[in-house]
Amino acid sequence: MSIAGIKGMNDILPEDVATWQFVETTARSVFGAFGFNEIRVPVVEKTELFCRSIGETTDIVEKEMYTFTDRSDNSLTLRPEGTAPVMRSLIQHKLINQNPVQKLYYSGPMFRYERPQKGRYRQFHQIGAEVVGIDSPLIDAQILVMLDHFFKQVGISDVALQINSLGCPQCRPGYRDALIAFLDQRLASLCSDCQRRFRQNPLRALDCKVPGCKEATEEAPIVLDHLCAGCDDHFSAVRTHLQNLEVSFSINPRMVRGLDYYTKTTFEMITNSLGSQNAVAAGGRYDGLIQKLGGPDLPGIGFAMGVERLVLLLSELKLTNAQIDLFIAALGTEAQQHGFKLLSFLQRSGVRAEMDYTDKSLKSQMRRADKLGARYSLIIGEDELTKRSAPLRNMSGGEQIDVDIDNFEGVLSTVAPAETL
RNA sequence: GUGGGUGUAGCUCAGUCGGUAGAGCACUGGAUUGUGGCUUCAGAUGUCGCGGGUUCAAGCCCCGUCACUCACCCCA
Repeated sequence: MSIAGIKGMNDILPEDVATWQFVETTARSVFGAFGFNEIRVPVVEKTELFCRSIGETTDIVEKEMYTFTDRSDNSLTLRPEGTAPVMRSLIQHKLINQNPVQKLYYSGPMFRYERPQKGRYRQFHQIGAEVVGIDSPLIDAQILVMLDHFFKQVGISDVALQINSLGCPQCRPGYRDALIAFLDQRLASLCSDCQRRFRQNPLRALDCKVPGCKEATEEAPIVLDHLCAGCDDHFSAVRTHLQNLEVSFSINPRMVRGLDYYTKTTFEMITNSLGSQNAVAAGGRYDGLIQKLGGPDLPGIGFAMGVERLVLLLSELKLTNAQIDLFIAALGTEAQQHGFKLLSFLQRSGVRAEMDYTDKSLKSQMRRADKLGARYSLIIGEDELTKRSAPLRNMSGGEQIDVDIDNFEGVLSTVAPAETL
């Protein structure tokens, strides 16, 4: 019995890697242009970090974390998200003292013990960005402009930006009470899930998919009507900036975020071509989080994108791995040895070169050259060895020229793509 | 954690009433002493997920189990 991988933890095979790299390099260049620097943090943290940041009563902390004790009896957890570790690092290294504005991005695997389904895995990858130290709505808008731009750069148009405001510690409790009072009146018409969580997380009822709940909450009070003056001004400034920059968005007052630390602006990039896991990027402001984690009282805002979901949206793109420059078809041991010398020289010179390491027929070697997408092929047999000259074939047109098989530099200069010279 | 669907060749899948395993693609070789793509001919390929049961006989029926997958829940 061979050993299989772990449920929900997928291999990313060579044929898919080009798409992943495309997403990653696009994110790097876009985030870089917006002034973000990469930070790399461990995938394991003390369990406490996530309990304090994400919230004790969230599903993530209650039942989805990969938590274990190490040999020293510390409780450790495989990170289920990236913001908390980045904030921990920022506090620990007092980065804010070096620069009062921190713009950071990260990329890497996250872990949640959930039942896998389309777009949802136990090990999944996020690329996220965070800004710490600025409470201006300009930054909220900048994050959204960057997100919008990233999707355009990567070529995904089947997404819609939704925004909302969750208020702050001044105005949210009042809204929460109003909502609970409202739901309490119609408890009977809510689904069992909503009944169960209605005291702990009443907001959930607002985006419940059960028709009965949708109906019952149609007239429910809306956060946006309960915002304090500060939050209201902030939210309208964000909207104005987005309009000025021609970023299209819609307001979804029923949008709920899964992590406790969000305040004020929250947002999601939604698609309808991914099945039920429709959020491809999401985030929001988290003004109290850093202080809660033992740092200074600094505002923050950020988001994370699900890389698997991005790749799924790009799957029809069918990017391929780089094609090779030259395939050397050698016939016979002696030719193979000479070919191998030339091959190694070219590879060391940075040219993508390949050959057949077994002694197959020329036909099959040419087939392989074609399959690898070689730009050129060089055919070395017995005649060529005695003449010290071999046909170099242009695989797209089919025309051939004879080249000196001892003049490695000469082969290199005709075969190398322009950019490597 | 709950529910549905699917497990047969490397891949996508067919397999009738239970009668000893098939196609396309891919692969290998030939047609072209030594030239890829297009065409054509030939060839190789199986723990029918696994374990048990019924039967003269099981890919097919029954029981169990595992894996994958979609959905609920939740979320990126």
